[in-house]
Amino acid sequence: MSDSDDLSTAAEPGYALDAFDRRILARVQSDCHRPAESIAAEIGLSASAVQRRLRRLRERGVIRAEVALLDAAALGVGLTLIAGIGFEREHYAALARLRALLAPEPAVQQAYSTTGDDDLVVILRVADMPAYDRLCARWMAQVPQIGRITTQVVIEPLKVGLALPVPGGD
Amino acid sequence: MSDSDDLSTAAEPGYALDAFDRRILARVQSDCHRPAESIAAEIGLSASAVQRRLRRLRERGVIRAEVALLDAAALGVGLTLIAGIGFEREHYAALARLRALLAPEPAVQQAYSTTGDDDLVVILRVADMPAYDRLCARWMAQVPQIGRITTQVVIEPLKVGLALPVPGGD
DNA sequence: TGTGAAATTTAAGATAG
DNA sequence: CTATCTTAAATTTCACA
Repeated sequence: MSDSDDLSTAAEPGYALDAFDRRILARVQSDCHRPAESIAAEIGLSASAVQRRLRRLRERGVIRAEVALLDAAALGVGLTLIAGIGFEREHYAALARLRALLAPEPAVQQAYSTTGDDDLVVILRVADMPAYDRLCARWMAQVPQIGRITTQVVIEPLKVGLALPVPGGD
Repeated sequence: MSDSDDLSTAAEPGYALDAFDRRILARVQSDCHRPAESIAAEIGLSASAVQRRLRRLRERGVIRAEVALLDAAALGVGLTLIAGIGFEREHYAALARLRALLAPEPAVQQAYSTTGDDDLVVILRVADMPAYDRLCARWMAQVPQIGRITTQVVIEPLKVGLALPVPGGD
């Protein structure tokens, strides 16, 4: 129940978004509590049309979830870290094991499997460095084939969000 | 209006969250449309008490925003990239200029100022590589002091979310 | 904090352009 | 597909004890 955001729910293709959909999406992705009528007035549609579209967008999975964004400092997880993880070629199979380990971890905000220097890039939020140390120690213990973990400490999060660019959303 | 998530709104300290607050937060951060009564029943509180707490949490900035998470593929921004940006020591002042440039960029999902190999780590979503090329070209043109941009292409987003770990939230 | 009433919002259906 | 209107249900807001 803790983590809603694996990407298992992908929107079905085949249905294109029209300009109205995009304008609705641009609005709910910055505030999903706005009444349909308020959106309707802004984009020139009736409230029921907006509700109909919202329902369909949710059903199709275009809207994946509606969530509250919390203040990290208030929750005592003020430390953000970016970890680049690399595997040696001969242990590449162990990557799958680590992936399975990372996703359920509450401290893990995001995890990306990448090309380039790292095999995995992980963004995490913890209370302090000792907490991060404990995490790394656990991972290394459970997946000893990890080649290296390169950690960057975040000085300041300049922008933190998941709002996607919506082409005709203005 | 496009980007709600710079961190300008920090929750005021001085008010501690109690166990009820944390249990409420843990729930709304995975679904902010849940009726207060449903949450209330789960944590053993009345619906209006939950509403009152939600309002206070919003006012204090503990709840920073309530937003819809959209499907990247449906919006045609299926390509995720992680860019590490570095400056030479003598051009370090130009970093502030680039920071100001990055935040308003719709393609920029997150930007972190970091210690370590990179001065800046940026996660972005674009339609395709040419789109990314254009972005980089613009940045390099507007801030020529950029030393290097090391790009990692995301093969697969394993976990994408902003749900923070909530200590007593179960 | 809880209870209960009022106001708002959502949801669903029916009709028509 | 849309707008409008109607009805019902669900939810939030606000008074008060």
